[in-house]
Amino acid sequence: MARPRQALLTRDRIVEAASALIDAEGLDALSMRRLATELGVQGPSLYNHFATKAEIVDAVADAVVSKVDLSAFGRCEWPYALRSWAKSYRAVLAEHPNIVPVLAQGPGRRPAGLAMAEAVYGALVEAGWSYARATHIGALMRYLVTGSALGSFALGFDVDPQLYERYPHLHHAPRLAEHHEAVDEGAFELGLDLLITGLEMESR
Amino acid sequence: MARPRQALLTRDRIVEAASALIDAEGLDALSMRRLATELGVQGPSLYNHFATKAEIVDAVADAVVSKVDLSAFGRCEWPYALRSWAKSYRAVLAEHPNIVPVLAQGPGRRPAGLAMAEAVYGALVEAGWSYARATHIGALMRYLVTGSALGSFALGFDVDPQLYERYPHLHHAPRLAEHHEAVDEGAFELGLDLLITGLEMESR
DNA sequence: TGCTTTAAACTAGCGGTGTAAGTTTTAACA
DNA sequence: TGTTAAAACTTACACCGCTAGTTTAAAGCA
Repeated sequence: MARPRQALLTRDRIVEAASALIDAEGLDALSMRRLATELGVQGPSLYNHFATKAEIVDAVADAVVSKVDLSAFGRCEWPYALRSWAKSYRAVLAEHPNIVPVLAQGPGRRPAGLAMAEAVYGALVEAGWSYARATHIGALMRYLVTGSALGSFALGFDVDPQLYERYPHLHHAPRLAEHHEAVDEGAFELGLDLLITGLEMESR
Repeated sequence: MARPRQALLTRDRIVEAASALIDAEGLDALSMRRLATELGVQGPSLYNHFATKAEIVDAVADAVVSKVDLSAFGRCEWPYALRSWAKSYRAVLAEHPNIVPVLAQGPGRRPAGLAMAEAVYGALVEAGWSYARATHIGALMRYLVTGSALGSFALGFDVDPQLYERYPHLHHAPRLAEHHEAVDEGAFELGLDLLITGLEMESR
């Protein structure tokens, strides 16, 4: 096949297929040939639309971040806005856990990531926090959100029970895996409360 | 060459070389052939000592974690112990940032990782925290430590200045890269203060 | 001591990876 | 209508993790 009458690929179609593949089978399952097959095309054809595989992964990551709700920042007091943004961020990541390792590395040059950083940082600065403090708070929130979505705390423990015989306090670690979503949710909520309450006290 | 009079490889030598390679050039630079070359040997010879590449990476990760100082847990009150452990943990990761993505996925079945989880969790439970609360606190601390060491908040921003023209509050983001260590350190310290102070208030 | 087994290196090779180069046909434009 | 650019293709390179089988020396045992 040479050039078809109707283009088989678009950047959007590629990103959509890559996103679905990552969601379904993980980051490692994404290869150029596999993705191309999924789109009914040969591997190298993808390079007519993206320069590298990393660009595709970045586009997937940005599409995910663009779903985060930033609307609270213009509308509410900073403690509530921060809380509601963080919850939306976490909810979005929970729907696409396999892309989280990419997001955890920072915004890079992805537009949605930069727009989000801009919104958070701007809201904090306008609320009266110093540049340095605003930077630290933004970073801290990112640690909390990506950490609680990254691979999952509980799933990070192996499920083999006899592994824990030598660790008396970890004897029910295997059962963590059954409730891993609740564990991460609980840790996230606890962290959010502690951080925002503490910051509110500091700001008065 | 067949079997040499003196073995060329040992698990320790392999782990040491792999660790150095990861530290110097990153996780992606670690390949079996490259690592073997570094050790003056052919690629597949490594499989006489480790079953898979993942086992080597795991061993490197565990060697790093084993440097974390857990001694405060038996010796001090929980708030001080938690703080001093977290600082040691972060300091160790800061020396080996390229392995952090592996650690961020949890302890798996690595002995040093499990021993650390046991120490933290055990200290919290013995200090009177409920099982659930201890789990959440442990998870939170991991988010904070690995988040502040993972890729680095500031390095996550690209250094091209014109990229930030459209984001008025981020106009000095490129300069963050210059101070990324200070940014992450500051965010980490802020988070540690807020979390431990908040938990202390809750426990009275 | 001599025989057997095992350990630790080797070479060859499989199927997979990202991506570069060059080809062909179509669509879009001057 | 002729030229150019786009979007598919095929081929191929260098590398990847890993397996299989071979060779030789070391270690264990009669």
